Amino acid sequence: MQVTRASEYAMLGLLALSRRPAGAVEMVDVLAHEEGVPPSFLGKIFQSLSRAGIVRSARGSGGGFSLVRTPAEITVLEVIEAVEGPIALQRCLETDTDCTHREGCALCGLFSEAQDRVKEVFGRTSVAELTRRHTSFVEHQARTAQTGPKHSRTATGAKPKRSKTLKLST
Amino acid sequence: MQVTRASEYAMLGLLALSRRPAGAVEMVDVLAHEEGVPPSFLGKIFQSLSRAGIVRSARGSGGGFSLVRTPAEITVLEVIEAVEGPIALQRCLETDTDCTHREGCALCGLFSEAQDRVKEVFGRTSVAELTRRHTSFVEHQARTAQTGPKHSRTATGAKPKRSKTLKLST
DNA sequence: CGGAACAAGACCGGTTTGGTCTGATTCACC
DNA sequence: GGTGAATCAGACCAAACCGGTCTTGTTCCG
Repeated sequence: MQVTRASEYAMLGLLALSRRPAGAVEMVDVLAHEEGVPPSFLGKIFQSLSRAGIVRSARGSGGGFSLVRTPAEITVLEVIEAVEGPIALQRCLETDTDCTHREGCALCGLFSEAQDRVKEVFGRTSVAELTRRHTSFVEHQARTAQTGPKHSRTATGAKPKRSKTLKLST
Repeated sequence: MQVTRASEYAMLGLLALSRRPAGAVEMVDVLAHEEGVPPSFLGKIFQSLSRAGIVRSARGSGGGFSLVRTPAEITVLEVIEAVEGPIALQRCLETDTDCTHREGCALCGLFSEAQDRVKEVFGRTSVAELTRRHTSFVEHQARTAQTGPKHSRTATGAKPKRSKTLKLST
């Protein structure tokens, strides 16, 4: 009952890409650093997005990823489904009807309703819409740093998170 | 992004229990067979429900499980949370704020909305409500068998399912 | 043409899921 | 009351999935 981290990272990566001029190519390491997610992992995730036709990849030096469509034309639902496969709250609700209970089962109906709700929410929200009210990870960090560490929780909370990503020495 | 099988089985078990007179004690094997779920597994699941105060357990011969409240007073949401723990579509939304993105993150808001939707659906549905439109597993089987195998899909589909539960010889 | 830069995807450890099996506990019956 | 069958309780286990890294193979630049 969780949206996987992969989907979350995918969204963050797309958000970072959306901040650039339309069709701009950016390499995955930069995007990853901008949103504070593991670079290699984001790379793998973007492969799925590439296969789904949401982004285009360019190899070789000077390469990277770019948006195929405009942010307004990309829906959160399709990003999640590109990464995790079709949303199915239950086996009953997957493509082939592999349900033990069939017609008489009240649960399938209920789960179906809940599933429709979540799909509705994700389906009507576009990446563009999120961009409007999203502050990138680094931006947020810089802002809280210069505003002065009023809430020590926020300031101290940010540091250990980054270290996890940056892989401390060894 | 799935409701676990444990929650599904829990609901089915409660549905079976609801079919009996209020407060009746029934043993887990009977309930399990009635809905076609693995008996031992259902036993384990009902322990959680017991700890959550949804059912009461009685040990020893003549023992079993019984409902503490009426089916109308038990909500699907609370059953799921008893089995899986609090519903949280994302880490951000768990009790302690372990979110990498904090205030500036647009995703948290979106996920929160989706989560509220699904909680609303599960929260307003009671076990009693489901009982009304639910046919038990064995009932359904008997019905499709005597009505005649018109849709061969349904008829043939049902058989292999049961064998899985009944554990064929060996 | 050599090599740096990059995506692609094989790989891997840890956690969760789904489930079984033994054993502790209770009650019925003698 | 003692004995034993019946029943829950919880330890245990295999397989799948999640989150992430590392090597490998392409591609492009100089």
